[in-house]
Amino acid sequence: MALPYAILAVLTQRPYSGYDLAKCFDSTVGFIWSASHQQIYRELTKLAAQHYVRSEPIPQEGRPNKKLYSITAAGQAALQAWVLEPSPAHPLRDELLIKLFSGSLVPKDAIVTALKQRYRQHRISLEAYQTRAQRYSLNPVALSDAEKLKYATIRAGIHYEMAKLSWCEETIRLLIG
Amino acid sequence: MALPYAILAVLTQRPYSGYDLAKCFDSTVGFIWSASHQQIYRELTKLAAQHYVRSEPIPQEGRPNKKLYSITAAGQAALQAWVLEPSPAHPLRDELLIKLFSGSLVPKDAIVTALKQRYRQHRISLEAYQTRAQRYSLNPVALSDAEKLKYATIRAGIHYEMAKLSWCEETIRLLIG
DNA sequence: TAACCCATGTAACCTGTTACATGATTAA
DNA sequence: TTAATCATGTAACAGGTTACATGGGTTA
Repeated sequence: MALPYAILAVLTQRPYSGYDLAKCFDSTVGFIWSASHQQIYRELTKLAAQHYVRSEPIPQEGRPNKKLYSITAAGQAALQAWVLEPSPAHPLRDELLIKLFSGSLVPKDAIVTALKQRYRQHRISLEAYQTRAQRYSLNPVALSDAEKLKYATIRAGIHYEMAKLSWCEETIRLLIG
Repeated sequence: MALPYAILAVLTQRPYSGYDLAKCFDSTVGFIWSASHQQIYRELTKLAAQHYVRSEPIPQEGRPNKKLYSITAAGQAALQAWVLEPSPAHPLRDELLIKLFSGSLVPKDAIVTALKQRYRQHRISLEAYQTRAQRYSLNPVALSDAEKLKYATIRAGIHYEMAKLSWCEETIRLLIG
């Protein structure tokens, strides 16, 4: 239920074509809610049917035409109403936990190796979030409200990755210690 | 891709009917990977078609018959092989973050209220994990390997909920401070 | 009498992933 | 010449959610 609103959120900033949306998604909300270009085209079609977005054909020379999508007043109202709805917390869902649950079936080393590999993945993700946070983190209190909100989304990623990292460390120690 | 293996993991302990699986799922792997009874029946049918589980009809008086499912040797082998596969880290996905991203559309109070509500939800989840952890946490180092693995899955939940809680606190402070 | 438990399922729908398709332009 | 980029999409499938269906037994 969140993807259409993520798209509307991006279109609030300025109009985009589906192609551009798919590309810039990573640099805007994509690190919160990633989506493939197929999903984005599908959602844009649905959003247009609901009159939440409107598309304008942009003819181009030498390359395929664009469809430039912009958010409508109805779309903005829908987005605003959605933002005001409560969002239930998603439970932790991680395949690795089921693997630990059945971990007695395999050598302990294999589990420890999996945890170490996971640790490395989370370090990489953490660094990506930290890079993103740099432009806000010098003096967070001085930020505008809008910037504080954006910064908070990045901080969520940092908290999340750090929690995963410390869990990996702790579990490796518990198993080999 | 994880649900069938979660089911196999539970069936490793003892045979279950679909109904009992659906019920006991919460008390075993359900807190890691919850599933509705419809999903479980569907997966059991698929697992039986793959010969990973076998069902035995149990006639009952006065109430509907059961189908008792047990894991086969092939099922056990498949589970074991799956446990050895690497599991990619799932990125953080949380609707609330998209709402923060578009938070400038609504009064700041609404966002703070949403964060406080979220905080309460995570406190409740944390307490559930902590209750579950009690039987392991007195002296974790003395646990058997199998128990350590189960304990680690609960610790993952505790780390996760605590990260969410401290993010909520921090963000509320950032916004109102 | 109404609601819930036991025990099984079907059907429809939404979201996400993967693969495939087209056809021109540009850079290595 | 090969690959990548621009720009759009279709098709098929897997996984999860919600609603509906049946029908006897138990509890309030």
